[in-house]
Amino acid sequence: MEYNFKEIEANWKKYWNDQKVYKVSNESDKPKCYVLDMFPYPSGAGLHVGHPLGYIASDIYARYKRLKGFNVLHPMGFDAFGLPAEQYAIETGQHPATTTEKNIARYREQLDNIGFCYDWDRQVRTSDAQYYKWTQWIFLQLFHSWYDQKANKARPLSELEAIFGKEGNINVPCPGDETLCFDAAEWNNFPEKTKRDALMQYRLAYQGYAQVWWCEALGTVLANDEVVNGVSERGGHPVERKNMRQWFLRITEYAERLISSLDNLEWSEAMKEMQRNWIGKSVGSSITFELEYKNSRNPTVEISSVMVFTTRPDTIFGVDFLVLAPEHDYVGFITSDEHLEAVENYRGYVKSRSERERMSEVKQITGCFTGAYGIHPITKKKLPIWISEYVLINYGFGAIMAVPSGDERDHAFAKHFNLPITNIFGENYSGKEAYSDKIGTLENSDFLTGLTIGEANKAVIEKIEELNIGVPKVNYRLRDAGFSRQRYWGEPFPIMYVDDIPYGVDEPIVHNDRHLGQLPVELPMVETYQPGPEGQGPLANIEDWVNTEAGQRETNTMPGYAGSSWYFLRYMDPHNDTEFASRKATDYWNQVDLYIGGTEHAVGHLLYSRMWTKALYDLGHIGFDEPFKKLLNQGMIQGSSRFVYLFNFSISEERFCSKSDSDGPYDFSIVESTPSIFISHNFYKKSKESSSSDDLIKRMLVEIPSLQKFSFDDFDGWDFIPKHVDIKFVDGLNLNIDEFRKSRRDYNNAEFLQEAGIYICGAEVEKMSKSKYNVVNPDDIVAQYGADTFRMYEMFLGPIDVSKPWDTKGIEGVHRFLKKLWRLYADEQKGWIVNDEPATDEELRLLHKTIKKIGDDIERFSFNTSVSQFMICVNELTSLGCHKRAILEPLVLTLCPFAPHIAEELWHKLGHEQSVTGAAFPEFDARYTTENSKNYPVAVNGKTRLEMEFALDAPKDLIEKTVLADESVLKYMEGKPMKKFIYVPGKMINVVV
RNA sequence: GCCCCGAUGGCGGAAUUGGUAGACGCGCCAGACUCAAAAUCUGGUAUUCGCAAGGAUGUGCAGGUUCGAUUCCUGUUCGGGGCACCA
Repeated sequence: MEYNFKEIEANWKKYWNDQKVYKVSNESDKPKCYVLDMFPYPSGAGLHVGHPLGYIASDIYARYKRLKGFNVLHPMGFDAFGLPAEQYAIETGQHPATTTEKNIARYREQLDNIGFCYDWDRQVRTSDAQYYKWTQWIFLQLFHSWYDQKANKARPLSELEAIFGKEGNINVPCPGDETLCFDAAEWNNFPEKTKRDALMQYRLAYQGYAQVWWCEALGTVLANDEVVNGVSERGGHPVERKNMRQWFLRITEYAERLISSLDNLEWSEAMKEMQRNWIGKSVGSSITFELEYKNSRNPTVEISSVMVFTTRPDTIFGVDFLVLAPEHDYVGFITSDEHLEAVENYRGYVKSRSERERMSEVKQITGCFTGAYGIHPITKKKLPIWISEYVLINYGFGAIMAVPSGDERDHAFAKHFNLPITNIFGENYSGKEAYSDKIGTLENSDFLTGLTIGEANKAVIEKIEELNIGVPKVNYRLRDAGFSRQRYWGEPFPIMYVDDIPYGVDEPIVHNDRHLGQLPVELPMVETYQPGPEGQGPLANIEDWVNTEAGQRETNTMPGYAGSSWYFLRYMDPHNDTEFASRKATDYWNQVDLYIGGTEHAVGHLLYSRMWTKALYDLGHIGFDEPFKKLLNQGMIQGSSRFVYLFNFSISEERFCSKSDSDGPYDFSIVESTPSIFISHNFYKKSKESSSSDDLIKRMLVEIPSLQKFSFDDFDGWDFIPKHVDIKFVDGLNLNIDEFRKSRRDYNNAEFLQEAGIYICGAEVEKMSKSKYNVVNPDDIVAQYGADTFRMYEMFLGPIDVSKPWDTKGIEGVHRFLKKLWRLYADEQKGWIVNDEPATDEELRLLHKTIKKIGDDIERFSFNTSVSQFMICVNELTSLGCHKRAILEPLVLTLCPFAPHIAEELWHKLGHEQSVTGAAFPEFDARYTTENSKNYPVAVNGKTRLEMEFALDAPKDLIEKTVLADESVLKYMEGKPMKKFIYVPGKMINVVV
């Protein structure tokens, strides 16, 4: 009776499937546990062994929790909308729905192969109309909402309209346009269009304008990373900035909540830190500077002051000039006549520069004086106003007060343009570089002189408020999220334009006797995926779809993160066609207890789904405002690449041409027909190490038959080129020369300089990718060793959250372990050998220690050490010759989360009718996990010298007496008197002399 | 430049609270079985001195705290990740 994993795994997979063992109910008395994987985008390449790492970890956790008596939701689905499918469609003409379907089928097959306990009945796909119906619905909730800063939550827009009707927007500052101001009477008299425009400035999903990269030659809009060095990545065509109407999510309204509620999440510090950095909170204050300017333009417009944001209000007396962003609205008004031309030129220059250029040329200092002045609010000093690209229009107010003695960039700017520098830091400021540390006292600073920077900050903020020239202000780096894509393969917006006003299709508007529509707004079929006119998406080409009786449809589609921002909610109630999920279901399953995925989603997906969750919570649709309570990041599994070293040479011109040579000149065809020659890794290493080994290599190369036509003296030069070799031709480091020769025509006759009859390849750890020929497909591993071995080996590689290289060789060890485990239950000749003899104390100790450790390890996600413990346990049971049911039955249950197939097989062989997946995880008995004596390490002066056995409850003085009486201890004490006797119960003993 | 994380044998890694560093596995070496190979099994395997017993050194590097440091502190080097004119 051998361990036939193929048969075992096929049988139980079918059984689990037929019996619907993994079906999860929303009705249960058990406590719930929600274990989620980041769902994959089904790419054409399929899964490699790196992908399932997190899935295996979550599967183990889910299975363990189920055995521990929880009702566990552990679903899987597909993030099925996205650019690669569309790109593929453009290239091949196949509809993305078709290729996506195909890819999903392949993913499903690969996932099933590994034996996950997903409830596939709950599968979601973001591209299903029944799914994106609710993505659209949530979008409309955001569209119909605004953020009440006083209540600190989202509220329905209808409530805002009621406020406007009563008191205008006096008490509700407009997040989209701070200058927007109207009273109740004005509001009530506004025409529909004006009202809708005003409301748009408040909506959580709103329309605005944004610059996109427009490529005339490709006729399309490009993403930032598709533009390289100012030209399109594909084709190298010129690109330009184009202002387009786009949808946005007002995520900035949630900045404070997104940053503060991070504290309560069990995420890695690194991940939280990334989100904090992204949100970029900085605390400071706004300060207003009166303006003094003169010019002959715009006599009707009166601008009297400009507002700046600073995190260092304490440096107010060090201000030497003001700088506005070149795009700042005021620039056109305040610039004096004589500086107008220079300013316009400078603004033109800035406009021409791409963001990439501005970023890569940070050190270059540019700017232009406007001829206008700001008045220092306290000293009343006149401060010149400059414009410069180092001030960003999107941050703060797009204007700063420059303190060259305290800020590096201001300092560099002042030096470059020869502006005076006021020193407010005394000796701390060297004159050479700015003093930006926040320790020390201020000087030359009026009423702040002598105060520390901390004290000054408080004092100056009070003063600023008293003088009414500024208020404390918090700024965030976070910007509103662009939510439009000019693409086909995404969710259509549930938006209809009537007289160019966008309405949600759920609004009770009737136009031409027709309602605007209903959800879902289905993605129409298209013939071609080419972009529409004017940078619009492909949908703009379908005229009958866009132009309806009721109005014009929006032709943008939603970005990839739309569907993934809420999918964890849909799993809770996936077939509901009246709600995105019932309140009962979301209340029951609540937050995701464990979420596993890669770090690459740190700021995209994870930030957006947090915002959506908070919005849905605010609007009363769900009962929690954070989606993922605990987050675990899986590390990457890197590929282990193999290299061969190709001999490369060139023949000198003379040899080709010389006719006088006795052998005659080389015929070019001889060179051409010379087969590829590869040298083994150690020769390559030697050739790299020193040129003195060249002779040695030469001597060996001349042995190669096809090189005997040449003389080394004829070579202009020669070297070796490392080339990736497909790992399927390599066993460990040994190249399978026959297979390698067959792989490519020009290698058919290749010759090899081998070491002791073997060609050794070079090795390097790199990212796993097709182009590096180092991809390992889980299907191959499962076919060779079985899913259980594969699952345990992935876990055995190391901690789940760190990156580590894949090494197919190592899997043998885990496979051997499972075979060894099997032999505890069944013998090749004798068959089933489990007996009912009572277990010994030693065996019970081992079992209970194992049960305890496995449980503890799973709870702290240390799966690699669990696998070690199983190995230790099986090794010891084997040497004890233990085949006892009392030990082996609980062991099966313990193993079940890791290796479910073999566990199920053994469980049934042990006589059970029901699936092991529904059994109970064994409880460990503390009687067997606590020892009553300990083999203490005994150290002299901290150096461990020997071991002595004592009972755990032995009194200290007895131990001291025994230790000091020991001959070898005395020897190590070298006759010196004892200074101190250290005894840590259960740990160690140390004698200090 | 700033922020975060890491560094332990030939390799992946273990040491959970400051208490016997190197568990477990791979690889390698030797042996058993075999005509042979594979598979399997047994033993060895941090470095170094030594025939051995035994000794010395050792967790990137330099210090510190402590009876005792892979673990805590300071500095530093290297590697990985994130952000980057953010006022």
